[in-house]
Amino acid sequence: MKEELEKRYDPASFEQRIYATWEKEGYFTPIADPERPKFSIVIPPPNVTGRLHIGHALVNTLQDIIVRWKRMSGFNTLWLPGTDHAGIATQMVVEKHLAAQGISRFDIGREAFVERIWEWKEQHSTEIKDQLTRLGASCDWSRERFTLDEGLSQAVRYVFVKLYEDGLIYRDLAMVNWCPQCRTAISDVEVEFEERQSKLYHVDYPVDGTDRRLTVATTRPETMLGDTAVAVHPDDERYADLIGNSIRLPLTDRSIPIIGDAILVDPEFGTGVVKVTPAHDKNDYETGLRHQLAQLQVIGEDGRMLPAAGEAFANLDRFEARRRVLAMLEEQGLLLKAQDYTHSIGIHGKCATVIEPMVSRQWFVKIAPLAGPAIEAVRNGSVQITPQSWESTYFNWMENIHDWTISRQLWWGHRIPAFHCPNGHTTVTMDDPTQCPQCGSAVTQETDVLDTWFSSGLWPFSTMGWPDEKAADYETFYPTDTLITGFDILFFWVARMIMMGLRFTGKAPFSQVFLNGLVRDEQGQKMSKTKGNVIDPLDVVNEVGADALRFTLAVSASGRDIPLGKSRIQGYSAFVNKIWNASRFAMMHIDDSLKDAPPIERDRLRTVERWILSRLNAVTAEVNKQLSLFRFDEASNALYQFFWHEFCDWYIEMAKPVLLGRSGTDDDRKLAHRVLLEVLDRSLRLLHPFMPFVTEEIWQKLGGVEPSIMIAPYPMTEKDLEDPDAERLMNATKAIITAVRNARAERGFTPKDRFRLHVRGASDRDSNFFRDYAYLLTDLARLDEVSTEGEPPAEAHQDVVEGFHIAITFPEKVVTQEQLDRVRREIERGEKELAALDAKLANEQFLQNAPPIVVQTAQARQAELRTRLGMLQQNQ
RNA sequence: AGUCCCCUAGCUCAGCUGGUUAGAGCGCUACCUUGACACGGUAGAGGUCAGCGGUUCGAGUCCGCUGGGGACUACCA
Repeated sequence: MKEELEKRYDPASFEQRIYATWEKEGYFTPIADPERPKFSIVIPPPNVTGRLHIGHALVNTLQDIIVRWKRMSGFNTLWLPGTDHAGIATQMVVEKHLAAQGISRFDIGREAFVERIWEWKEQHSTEIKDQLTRLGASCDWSRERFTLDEGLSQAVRYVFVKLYEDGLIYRDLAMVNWCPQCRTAISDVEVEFEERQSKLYHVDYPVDGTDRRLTVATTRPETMLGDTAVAVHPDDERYADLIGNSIRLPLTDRSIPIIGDAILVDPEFGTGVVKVTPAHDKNDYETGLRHQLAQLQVIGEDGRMLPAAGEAFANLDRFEARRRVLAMLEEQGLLLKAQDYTHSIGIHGKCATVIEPMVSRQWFVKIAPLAGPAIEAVRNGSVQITPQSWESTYFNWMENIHDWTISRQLWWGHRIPAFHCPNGHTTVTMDDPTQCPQCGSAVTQETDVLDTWFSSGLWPFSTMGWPDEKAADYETFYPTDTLITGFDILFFWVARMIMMGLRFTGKAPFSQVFLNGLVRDEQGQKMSKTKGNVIDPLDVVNEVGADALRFTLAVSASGRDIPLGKSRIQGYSAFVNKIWNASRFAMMHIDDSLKDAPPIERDRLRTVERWILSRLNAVTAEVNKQLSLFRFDEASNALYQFFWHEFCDWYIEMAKPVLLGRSGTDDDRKLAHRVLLEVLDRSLRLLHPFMPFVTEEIWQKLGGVEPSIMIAPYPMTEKDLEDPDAERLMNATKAIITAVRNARAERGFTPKDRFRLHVRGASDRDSNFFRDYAYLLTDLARLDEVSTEGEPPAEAHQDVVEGFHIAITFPEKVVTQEQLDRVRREIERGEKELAALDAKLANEQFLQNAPPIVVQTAQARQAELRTRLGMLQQNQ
């Protein structure tokens, strides 16, 4: 039956208890029901590197909102959780951890090191689950996956073998992005570009057999030790005659050719002479191929100079070598100048080390055959990206995509299933070969592992039992419906999933993608530890509860970046508090539980009740619509406005006289109780996806048929509840009350002072409304009498609002200068508006072209304004 | 360099396919401890919608240009 709520809203007292109940009851697990349509979504697997940050809180809150909404809306709903092994990132974290104990991974060896990472992983995936739990994420934990799980690893191997057999995976010697810190190759998307202040050095190279010199311009003088040519533009008059000659490379004993190359050289830039280092620069590498130049590697995998760089430089760090080279050039008078130069350089996003382009034997995915269908899928709408503006970014990238470097020289990850024999044969099969199938000799497995994103690219189907196409989850839940993730992994992850999904399952892995923005601080700054403006989601949950955090994130999420500050969170935690208190009030008057409540008899309802139900119906429509558009901000804001400013501020206040027995009959009271219960019930259900805990805590006390609000049906619109006439009358009521309060405050009266009000509507019916519902006005506008008959007293303050003439009789005419000024300003504003309206309505073009409703509105406004201005002047 | 986004109240933002008196939250001012809530209530101040030009009967909304800010991609000897 009826239960009381605690006086104080204290989220900590119930949130964790409620989550445990949900999980225990199995509400997160989809119920196999062929009658229900399915809805599925996979979590963007967080890295097992550490704690979740506010961005995770955002993306998972948004997913949970959609998931809870769909589940309540009758879908057989799966939200599949899990974590990503995050190759480099995790390996780095654990290495750092070990380094603190003075251990390097090489000390303990690959096997022991990987074992350490597994320990780390166990610990952190538990922590991640705990954090998601605190947020209220309704993930089906019975299906939790990890990218290195047995099943997922099988999928990875299957895909690798298949792509290899299809000729889409190949191994080759090529220019790659090398990170000397992590000592591994990385893919193009992992390289971030940073603008840096640098120098453009002009260095003289003496031409052999003459006393001429060519001046090259370079930002990386240390790579000159690996130069194997100097290039000029073939049409450049200054140097064309030198093509074919050779040059003495300073600091070395080598002579290198002068070549003409129109692709590499822009005669306008620098000196028009380019040094060519095919082993350490992407463009030089290609130039080298065009001219069959030697590739002389002078920088090693650790970023130190190799013996080939010469005795003076061997073993120096590349930046140290740069200083040494410059000093020696200076000594020899070959360094002409060093001009300031700002350019962007490639940085490894994970460790901030400057990338060293290097020629290396690596594994690649031939991407064009995969990209084509993925472009088409977005173009033809089988995958929709929201906000839509990201589509052009997607196309732009996909159309210019390069082959994907997938091998990593790491220990943590899926080891590449390729086996080599001493005779140079490579075997790639589903099962490990015991000997080389071609020559019978012993084989050893490739030591490299795969790029983390190779396995995450399969996530929507590898988590569901694929490649077994008969796996129950795969059959039921694949393809998934919605993907919610940050825009920062559009290329890393989203694009790869689309490519892999289409290639291997023949279907796009999801039909809708919502890309959320970055969470920033309230000044719009990126959150970072160094700036100290980081908000830890768990701190917020501990302080104000998960519901307030979730609602704040939702109401801020329009698809753009989100400025999140303490004050904003505080503001919305006030809303949760408001819900709590309004519910407490309602529950003091509700006498039936939801289960026992009789159906509402529509035709016995008073206008006020019909009005609030009509508004509730409108907000129900709005929330459902906005959620389907991923407008979390609009959906949550509509609920906020309705619950606080319509339900609490107006409906509850209007119901009080009846509820408290000051007005109306017992029947009226019973109906008000019933409607209060109805509105509260539906509001809580509408709010549940946004604030699951507080709505559950309150709803439990309302005694519903279902054991939990999270499996109760989500409200849908009902045509019967629409009532435009009730809305019109209540709008007028609200406007009249506001007008009276306004006049009261203007004249400096306090709420204790009471006046007489005369109201007259445009029709008898309207006037009679206030004869029947005078108590609404007397209570809320604090009046002692409301009359609807006869004429208003001449000395009364008169106004016209929403088509009703009102006249307030104040006990005495206290008029301040301030008030006079205000009225004068109001009249001036009105006159201006009226003049504009008059002009508009006198315009034949307007009358002809504007839709009739616009003209009518303008005419009505004109009429009301005229009357009103007259009254305001008379009030003076 | 290319693509995209943004510039609306002191701050952070909403304003959908052009049409009422341009809205919200926070902040600010005044009043109110009214039997759910001071994390409350009531009233109020505050905007030449970045600037210029165009289309239109009508532009915060569409188009162009300028200025300012941001994101991404590519290149940069």
